[in-house]
Amino acid sequence: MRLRDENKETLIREQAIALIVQEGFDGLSMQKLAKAANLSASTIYIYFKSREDLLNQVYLAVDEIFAKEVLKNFDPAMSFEEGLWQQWKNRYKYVQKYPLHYHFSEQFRNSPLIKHQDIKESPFRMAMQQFTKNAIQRKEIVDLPPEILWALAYGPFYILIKFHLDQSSMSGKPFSLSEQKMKQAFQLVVKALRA
Amino acid sequence: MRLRDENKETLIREQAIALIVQEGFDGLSMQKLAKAANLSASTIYIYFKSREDLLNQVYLAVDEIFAKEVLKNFDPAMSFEEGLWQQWKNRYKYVQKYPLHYHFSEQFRNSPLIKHQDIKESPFRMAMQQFTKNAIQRKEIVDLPPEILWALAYGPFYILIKFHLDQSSMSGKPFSLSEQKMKQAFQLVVKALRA
DNA sequence: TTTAAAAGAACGAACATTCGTTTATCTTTG
DNA sequence: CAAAGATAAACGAATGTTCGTTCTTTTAAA
Repeated sequence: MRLRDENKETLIREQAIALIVQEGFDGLSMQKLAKAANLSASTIYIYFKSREDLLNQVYLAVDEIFAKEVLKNFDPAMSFEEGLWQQWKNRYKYVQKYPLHYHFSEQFRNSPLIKHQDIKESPFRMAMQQFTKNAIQRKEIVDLPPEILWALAYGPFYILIKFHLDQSSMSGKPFSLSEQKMKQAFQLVVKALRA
Repeated sequence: MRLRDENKETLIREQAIALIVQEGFDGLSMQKLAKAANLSASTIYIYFKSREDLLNQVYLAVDEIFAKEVLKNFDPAMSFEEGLWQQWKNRYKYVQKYPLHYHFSEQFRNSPLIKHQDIKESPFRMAMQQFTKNAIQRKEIVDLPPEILWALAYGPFYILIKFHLDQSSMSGKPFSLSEQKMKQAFQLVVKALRA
């Protein structure tokens, strides 16, 4: 009996991400993917039962890595300012470390392929809920519906990330994010939310 | 000579949007589109010279409507608080009036199909630049790089829109946006940006 | 230690569809 | 009648998936 090569599954996933980021979902054909991963198209079907299954598994794997990276050096017991800053830094590092993953996620999340059902009780979500609950109880920040709090806490960050990755710019010069500029935006967010 | 039916061009565009929102870019085939618009596939090629051209024209048309809607009752000479609030309201109304357009835009913008080159000097962009410039000169708001200002001014709004459209939720109950909740978030943004 | 059966991995070829696009023909209208 | 709109039919290429077969490795009997 021949052993299943776990690396191969990862290889297929990563090549799929690369193809999708380069050419969009149209661009991901099983044959192109096979060529990119240096396999026969039929081999892919040993690891994934269909194209749709492949896409879902890719998204799941990407999301798992994200959740792990973003919880590094984070503790729900942290003060709001310290904890939120850690979140911003972790997310910034994640985007730098896995830019293809991020692009893929954004594409997938905005496509109809995503299934909105599973609001699973992930440790990640739990940690976040505890974190904001603590901050409100300690009266570090104003008491707000969680969605509004989240919008204020992360909205500006993700716009900056978009500017950064697109190299896009308001007004002439290309925009590049730095920890300093991030801090500047962060301080304003804290100012908005402070009780 | 037979006259070109302008409505047909619009019909094709709108059906394309509907198909893409439902099924993603994979789902938009010329034959499906023809069926949906009740024409022959070859007829589409009278109005658009290729699939790619069609997609670009759809995006352009969508963007034009957006720019028009979002400038309603807006004047760059307005005070920052009044003007930004008008922007939020306009964008909220736009999303409610053209939800398919919005979904399409989000998909297109996050896909590789978008061409990042044209940072054209649209009247829309000009108005926005003048608006923020005024606000800073009048010392209504803190002096910031335009990207950071933009991130603070619109980031929270778009997160709320996403929650709203996805019916998604932090914590149990589905989230639905209202002008009141929007105002609550808006006041916090103003607090952050006020000089 | 040698050998060969077992079993899953891997593959190339082929499947029926569907793809985007073109062409040749017909229809409508100025 | 002329010119442009509209179409059905057809094009080769590409799609996702399956099939029968071959390779590769493990296992255990000889």
